[in-house]
Amino acid sequence: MADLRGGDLSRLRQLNSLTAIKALRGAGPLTLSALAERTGLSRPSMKEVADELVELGWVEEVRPSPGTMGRPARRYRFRADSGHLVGVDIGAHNVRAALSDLDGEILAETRQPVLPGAPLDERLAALERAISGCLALSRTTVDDLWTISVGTSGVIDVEGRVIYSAAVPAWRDLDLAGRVREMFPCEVLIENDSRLAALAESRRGTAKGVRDMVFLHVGRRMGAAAVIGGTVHRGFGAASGEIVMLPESRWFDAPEHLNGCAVVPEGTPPEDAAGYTLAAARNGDPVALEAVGRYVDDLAVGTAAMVLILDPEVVVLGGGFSRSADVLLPPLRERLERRCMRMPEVRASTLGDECVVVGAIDYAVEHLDRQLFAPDAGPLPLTR
Amino acid sequence: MADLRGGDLSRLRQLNSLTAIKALRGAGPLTLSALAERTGLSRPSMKEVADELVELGWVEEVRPSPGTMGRPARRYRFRADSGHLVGVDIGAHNVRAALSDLDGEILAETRQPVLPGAPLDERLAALERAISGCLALSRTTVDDLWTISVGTSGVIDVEGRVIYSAAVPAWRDLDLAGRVREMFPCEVLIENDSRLAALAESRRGTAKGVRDMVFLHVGRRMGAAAVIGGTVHRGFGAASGEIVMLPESRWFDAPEHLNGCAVVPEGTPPEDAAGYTLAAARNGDPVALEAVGRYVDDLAVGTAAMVLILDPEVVVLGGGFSRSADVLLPPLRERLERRCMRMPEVRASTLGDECVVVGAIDYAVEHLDRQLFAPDAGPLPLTR
DNA sequence: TCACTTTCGAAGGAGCGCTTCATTAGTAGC
DNA sequence: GCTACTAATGAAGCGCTCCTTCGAAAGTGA
Repeated sequence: MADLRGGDLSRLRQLNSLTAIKALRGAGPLTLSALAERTGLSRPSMKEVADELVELGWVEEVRPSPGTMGRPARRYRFRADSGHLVGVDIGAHNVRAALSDLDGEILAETRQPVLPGAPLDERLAALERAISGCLALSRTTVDDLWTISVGTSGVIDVEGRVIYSAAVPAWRDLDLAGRVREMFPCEVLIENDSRLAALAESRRGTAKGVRDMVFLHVGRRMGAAAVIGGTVHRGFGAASGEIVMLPESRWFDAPEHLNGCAVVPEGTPPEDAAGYTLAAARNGDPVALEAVGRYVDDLAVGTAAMVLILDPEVVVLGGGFSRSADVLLPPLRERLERRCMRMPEVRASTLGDECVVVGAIDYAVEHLDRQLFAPDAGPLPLTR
Repeated sequence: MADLRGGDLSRLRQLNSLTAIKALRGAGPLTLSALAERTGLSRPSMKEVADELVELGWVEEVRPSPGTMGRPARRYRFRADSGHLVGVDIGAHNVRAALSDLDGEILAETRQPVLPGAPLDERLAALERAISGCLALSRTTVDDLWTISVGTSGVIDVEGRVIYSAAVPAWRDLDLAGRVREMFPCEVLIENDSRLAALAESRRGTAKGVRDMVFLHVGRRMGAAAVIGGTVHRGFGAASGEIVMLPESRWFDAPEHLNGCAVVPEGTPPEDAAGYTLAAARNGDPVALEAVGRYVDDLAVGTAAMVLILDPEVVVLGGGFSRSADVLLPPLRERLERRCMRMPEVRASTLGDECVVVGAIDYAVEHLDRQLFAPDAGPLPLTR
């Protein structure tokens, strides 16, 4: 109800420009005629719109494709390279960064290891190195950076301030967005990492195109997120998906079934313990299988709660343990069948470790789209 | 990405017509100048748009308001009476119906009692009587009916077929939408009653304007629904909100704490039992208070699950027991404080028994709006 | 080289919204 | 009852955006 802006003639042109951009982003280079047909505009009008878009730097003409009948047609493509986006994943052991064009196509990736207990400044320094590395790898300058999108665990408010972080307690009350903006003068977005992973899976992962899905982050720490109606759900205070905090969900201690299993060799560091159990279970070890069974019993409770509340089309299993999806999925499906009203599809993540970085980039792309295609957006800006 | 329709000149006119309708629906009668200012159009253009809307029957001119300076201004109003909507609530004991104008303003209401065990045809007959009664009361004919929107318990698929109904098992596999359409030849929508109640509370009830909320239906039967991003969440298979099916939520048997309390007199019919307990608790009876405590203990588990998963701004307590919200809310808040990451506001329903009927009407209004204001909608139709 | 196909570019026309300005229908003051 | 003031009205003229139509152009294939 807020968009009470009556349209000028220029508004119509703007609408048609955006439609053209959408058409070009959806398909590869298109001839003028093809563009006109897709947008429903006449050829002469389309030409005028295209000329304007070229002028503004959003679109560029590519040389005609040879070997076609008739007079060669002008072809246009969206200039995805007229700006760049960076996605960052601040994890406990690594800071990952990736640089992409405006279509979200990844052009460079870097990883900076950090110690889990590293102090704040060290972590931020790793972040700066990771991003700078991406820029260097892709020969991009900071000026071409439009948006940096950061994923980290915890609850982050709308302004990018960390409200709470279980993984990195020292981050509490940190103005993360502000700190990043000091390093790189561009737009900075901060989101919870599980939500970004969920977004990635629903955009280019195993749940591509799915509008209602639940993402489970299973690993040493549990997390969850939901894509609802095609958008990641944040919640009023950005605290959605924290089902792990509910004792009755039995999520919080669930990983202990795997960590404390008898098949784990003495002296194994805690971060590797679960891997032994899952591997043994894959080989049919009955003790490990029983531990996995107890783990999935617990996992299924919180999952069923999400499924019953949201009725998603797909549940995606992601996070560190999802490497052992072959071991986890069958028993999880079996438990869910018993509990759910309508059984969703249960699939394993296909993006693996890159999930959060990729999701961060998808989030930046989505943010850009929202700005461009918002019903009350201004005219198309120059791309510089 | 689906709206790849480039705009014609007529498209612009259509946009402006819709903007004008929105402006008129939001405020009461408006003068031409006021309309022009709100929509951002110039006065002459606005005049042309208004003339067209009058022609089509969407808008009508009302006589100028006297007592103003200067030449009296033409005033226009949205003709909410150019069509009518019906909302129906098929409950266990009653079939309620209400008739409204296109603004959702309720013009007539009826109620038809039915026995909880009544067979299918009897229930449908009551539905027909309830709707006919509304039409008679408001002197409306069937031809003026645009939409009938029906709420009932259970899971209903997109086409209006009942998948599952705990309250009325006989309805299973019934093509409810089809049956209603046979009685009244107009558009028929079917939705789950808890979802409609949630919608009503978020549109005109205690959570008016709230974009993320959770609605709890507490009564002899438990139910829940969520409004997410301003729209009621259905779920992929229309089975969202069924948290009661999860044993660990402790919802299914929760009402037994109230029904089985020692303060309930011998021989009380089961539907009245909880009322005694709640009344006694209000008077400070320690036995009743303890029963209420156990009830709220259980209620809080499923509620906390929803809150942790969705992080709503507001939780609304509705359903039969919400009449005793004064008894239930304080202990519920206290339990949630302990469990939730971010405590939502917890409020009591303000719409009471009318909740579902009103929600059904709101649903019909929303459906109409979606059709009118959809980005790929056709030109404005005649209102007949 | 010629027919054929498809696109290009220019010209003319229609629809929509904007600005401007004299006119009109009320109210307020004397 | 007359005059000044106020605010809306209605008509005229302009500019922009899109449309249709048509001859010309630039390729392919025989």
